[in-house]
Amino acid sequence: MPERLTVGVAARLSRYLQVLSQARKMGKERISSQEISEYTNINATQIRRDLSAFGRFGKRGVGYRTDALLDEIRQILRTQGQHNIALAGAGRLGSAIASSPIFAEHGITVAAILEVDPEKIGQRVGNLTVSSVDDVAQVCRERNIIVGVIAVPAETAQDAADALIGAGVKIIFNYSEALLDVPSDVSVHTSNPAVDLLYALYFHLT
Amino acid sequence: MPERLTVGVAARLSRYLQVLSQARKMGKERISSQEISEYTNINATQIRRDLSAFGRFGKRGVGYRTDALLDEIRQILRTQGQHNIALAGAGRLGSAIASSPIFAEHGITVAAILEVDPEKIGQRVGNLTVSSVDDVAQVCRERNIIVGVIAVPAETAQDAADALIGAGVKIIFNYSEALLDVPSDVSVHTSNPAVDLLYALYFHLT
DNA sequence: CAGAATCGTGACGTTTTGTCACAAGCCAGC
DNA sequence: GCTGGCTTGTGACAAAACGTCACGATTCTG
Repeated sequence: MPERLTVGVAARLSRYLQVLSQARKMGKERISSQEISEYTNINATQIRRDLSAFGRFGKRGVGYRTDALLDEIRQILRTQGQHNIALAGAGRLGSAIASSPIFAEHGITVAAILEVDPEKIGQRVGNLTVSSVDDVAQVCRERNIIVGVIAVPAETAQDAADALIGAGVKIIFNYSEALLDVPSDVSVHTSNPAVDLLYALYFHLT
Repeated sequence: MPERLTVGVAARLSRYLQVLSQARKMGKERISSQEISEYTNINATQIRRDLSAFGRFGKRGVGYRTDALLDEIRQILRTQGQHNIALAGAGRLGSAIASSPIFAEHGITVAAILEVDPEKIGQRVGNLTVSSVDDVAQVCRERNIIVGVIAVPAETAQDAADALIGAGVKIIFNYSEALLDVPSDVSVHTSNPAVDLLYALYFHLT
């Protein structure tokens, strides 16, 4: 059992996690490495090797129990508990994120929504009330929140990032087009669907 | 110059594309491999090596011209032109995608929005009118659309996928939690922010 | 013109991944 | 209970990708 996962292994395990949670939702109780391979485009032997590095989770001739494997991978990634995050932006994207079941399914709860527009503060989104910057900072500290999601336009993204960082956030998921300047102890994960699309397109065209 | 990019190289080039487009937006005219490295966490030597495999784009002692490098990478990825895509789902997430400038900035246009809810058909989202399944199929064929984005709840995701595939779509970006069954000539790219978050969390906690 | 910065690139070791092969174990059907 | 078909777990090895150091060449600044 490795001491610390390499980037590649952790990335693949996340991918398994994703497929397994989808598979469980579809009612699949068992799944084989071959099936996971088809959904992830990761070599089946590699999948078995990745998993067997942490224990014997499968049954020969049968495959893996979806539920059990999900738990095992969560344990390996040490992300079993409940996680609270803060969300900046109560616009269309922000509301979509706040009301999506996708986070709850993985034990992630949006615990605070931050917005600068005074008209939006106080409104309800999902089962949360939109807060001002000050309130968010308090909630983050109280509940020890270290993950923030930025779903505001590029113009105000840096402000949102600064506010979150001021509240103690160390990991930022940036859904804006802005390039964020952050202290070195904060990591930024920017997601850009358009670029992902161009990437996929390249492989389709060649 | 390689005949065909490997997955790793193409993935890194997309990452550069993302950072460069952000940097250009921030008014940065020039950027060094070191700076790109800080934003992407990819080794600076590797970045220079990746780029120099296709030409000498930089100036020694200076760095790269943001604009020029953007164009070069677009050319390498063969994604310079205009691309039309179809979108399934006119809810919160769908509207957010349709109105986001992020696609337009990379030459991607949402050319049709598909929705099953009869109440939503005919409504305007951004500068598009929500269409029924039949109309989308026609638009896709006319404009040769091969990319579809699914932004509907998990329950109707498979239906949306079937509709898009019926209209000729070959690449699907799935923002639902459903596991999609598709013919082998269609590729599915599922995005799951929650899993990405757990992945990032692992590296923060260790 | 000196000095600092940065690219382009060779060289080399390390790590990661892909692939084949196959024994061991499990289940279904008969 | 036995046979045949799956599927896992794992060894072995080749191939590919990556990280790193080094360093000449080039460009800008002052």
